[in-house]
Amino acid sequence: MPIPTLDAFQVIGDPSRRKMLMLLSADSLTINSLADNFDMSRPAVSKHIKILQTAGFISIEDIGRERYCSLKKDGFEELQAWLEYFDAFWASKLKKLETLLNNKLPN
Amino acid sequence: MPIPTLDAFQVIGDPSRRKMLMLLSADSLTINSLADNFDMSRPAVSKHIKILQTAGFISIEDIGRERYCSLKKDGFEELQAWLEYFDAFWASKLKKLETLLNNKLPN
DNA sequence: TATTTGCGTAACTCAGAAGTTACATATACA
DNA sequence: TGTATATGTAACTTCTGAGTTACGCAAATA
Repeated sequence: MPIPTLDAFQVIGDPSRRKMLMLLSADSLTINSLADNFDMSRPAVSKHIKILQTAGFISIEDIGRERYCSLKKDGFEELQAWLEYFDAFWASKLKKLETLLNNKLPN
Repeated sequence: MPIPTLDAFQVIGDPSRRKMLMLLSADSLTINSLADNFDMSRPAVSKHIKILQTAGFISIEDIGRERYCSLKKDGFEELQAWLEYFDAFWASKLKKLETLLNNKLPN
């Protein structure tokens, strides 16, 4: 069976999960304190957190019966790499335009 | 009713749509020539294209009965802005670590 | 003009994802 | 030890969205 790795893009496609990441950018939070910021039930938040963890967006440290979530770089890097590919596209497009202009106006 | 603007993150959450963007990074393509690269039906591709266009990832130029798709920056910029926010997070985290280390080892 | 080609849309099916409630478990506290 | 707290999980419901087929229309072509 394939390792159940998650699609980073699909994972951040969910607005609730993005909001969770935003909240965690301000502070490390437990599942419950995270859930306070949402309308959904705590188990729903718990599931989202598991997804975010599996996809490498957060790490979790167990302290007693609490679980502290904090941001983790891995997940973000995958997105970054993808965007950088297209950055290169725009850059090369700009370069082609330059060349074109230079050839059209060789004065 | 709310303006049917699309969530850029949700839009690129779909692997097929990301593949379309990749294909368009190599060349401008018509709907049909795009569809050749996929297992799904042409109407399915057509829908994806409409979504990508609405979200600002591509622009479409009608030439006769054909529609040429090419990449458009707008959609990407929204993603970039989001990632940059978290870039700042990592940067500030690094800075805090530096400060911490400097205080702990003030020799 | 008749036919083919390139495409959009409507109506439908279906799977998956996100939510729920109910329950189980482990830790902290009285 | 008994209770409250923090959490995970299973089972279920519901809804969205991605796919399909069938159809219509405009442009190209014979």
